Amino acid sequence: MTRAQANIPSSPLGRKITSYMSLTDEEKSFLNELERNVTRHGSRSDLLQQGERYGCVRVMRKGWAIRHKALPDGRRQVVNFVLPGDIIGFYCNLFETADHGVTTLTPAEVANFQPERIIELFKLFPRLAAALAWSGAKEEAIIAERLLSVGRRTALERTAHLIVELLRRLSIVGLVEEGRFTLPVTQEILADALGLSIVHINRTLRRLRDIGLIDLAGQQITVHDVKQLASVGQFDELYLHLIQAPKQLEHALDAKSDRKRAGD
Amino acid sequence: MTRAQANIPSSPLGRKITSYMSLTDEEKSFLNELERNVTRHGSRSDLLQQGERYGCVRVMRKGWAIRHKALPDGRRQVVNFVLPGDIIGFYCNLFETADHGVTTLTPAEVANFQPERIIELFKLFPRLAAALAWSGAKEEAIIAERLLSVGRRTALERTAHLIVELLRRLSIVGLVEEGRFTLPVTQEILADALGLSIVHINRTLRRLRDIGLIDLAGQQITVHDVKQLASVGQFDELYLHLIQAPKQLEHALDAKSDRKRAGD
DNA sequence: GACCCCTATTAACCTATGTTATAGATGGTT
DNA sequence: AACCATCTATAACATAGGTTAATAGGGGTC
Repeated sequence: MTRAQANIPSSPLGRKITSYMSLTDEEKSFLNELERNVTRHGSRSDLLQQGERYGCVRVMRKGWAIRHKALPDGRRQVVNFVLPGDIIGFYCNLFETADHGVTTLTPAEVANFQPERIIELFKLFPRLAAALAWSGAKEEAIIAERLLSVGRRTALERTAHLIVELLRRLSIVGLVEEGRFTLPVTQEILADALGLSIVHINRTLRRLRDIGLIDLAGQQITVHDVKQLASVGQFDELYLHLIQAPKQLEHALDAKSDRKRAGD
Repeated sequence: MTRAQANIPSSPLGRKITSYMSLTDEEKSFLNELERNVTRHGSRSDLLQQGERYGCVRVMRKGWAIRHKALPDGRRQVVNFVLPGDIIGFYCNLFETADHGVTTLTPAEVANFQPERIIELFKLFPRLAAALAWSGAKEEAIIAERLLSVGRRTALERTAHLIVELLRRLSIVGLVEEGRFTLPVTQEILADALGLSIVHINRTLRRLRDIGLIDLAGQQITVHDVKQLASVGQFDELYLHLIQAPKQLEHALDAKSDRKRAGD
């Protein structure tokens, strides 16, 4: 069971979609071709700057990045973390200019394709389009949950929540081992993600360590008791379902899209 | 110029899309048919409860609603305001259960259709699908901007920002007259939208009144100087472009989707 | 017209978090 | 090994915004 099946596509995007929906060979090869053009970037490099024209649609193959928005005076909010396998602002590419920036946190490998391909994809592969729409909805759900965090959770709660969120998302792509994962993130970035000051994030992390919920060693973070951490962060199981792959999407697509509507 | 042209669809959704993209007759009649099933709801009624199974895809024809998320202990965050013409969580319907609730703030008229129709739409009308995708991206942009507000703007700034946002969005659907519009919202709801306490929202509104930026009379709010209010809220012009309808989407769709790709 | 519920308003007080400042780690570079 | 830039850590102090509580208005309804 550890080995990939023969037919699994090589693209991270394809692999991700395959985890909740079976793809035809045509769909797979379209996706593989989409991701053919791969670029490499150093740590802390801007893939997109706020106010810039959008270029390509990008898929993160390796590494981390952040999507962030800034105010004129420099205050900054990290909107979301881009993890391996994530699409970077899929639908945003329909916009003229970017309302946010994207910056790598680690050396990164990124697949690029032209936005026109999206429309092509919509015409040729409706099931893929729906799958990607689902993916986009998931991202919106994550952002909304972060809004709830920043608006209504205490510093301790929201920090705990974010750690659990990252743990879950990284688990799906196999980057967590025994509750331990790499967190290539400075405290400043955590602060900007959680709407806190850097000093207070430091205090809060210390408290989580003192309670014994987490261990930090360099960029390695270990979560000792996910259940308890999730409970501190009031991590919602519903929202968790969203992050993980729902089998029913496949059913919906297979059952509903391929049947000719009888009533009309 | 005040009269609608003959060919404009009667559905709010169709009218909204028409504002940035021309539709074929087939597309229009599909949209009109989508919105045939209209239901009416009282003020303060739940269209969707957090944790519930999704039912229909809904389009707001008349009235206001909020999308909100709650913590187990009752703390609540308003994620977004649903205004006339808005789709209520379009892509969310691909999920199994709702991670948020939707509640009307006024008597409302809502069009309902089955989520299967989305997939049908993806297959039959790729241009509509892309237009709706764009609409979804816009919503994500609004939520991300609110995250920036709640995370990094002061109470005064975020309140000013929200008022300008609502003003802009309502302008598009013709619900603002000389800087005045109806704000069918209690201070508790404003507080929940902005991550503030009800007392502090009250203080902040008072300050905005004292400065002379707004007038409140019952549910009528008047913005005297939008420019200045926008500047207090550090309202971003980029983000504004997103909210308003970009002509380039039409060009992208017309030019790119209808041309046979020569190279392949 | 008295009663109620809901919402707005304000004052007084409190606390979670921000700010400023300093020192110590860490890691890359010459 | 000395240097520099970043990052973490902590203390001391400041404040934006939260909490509690009390009052007042406004619109139903019996």
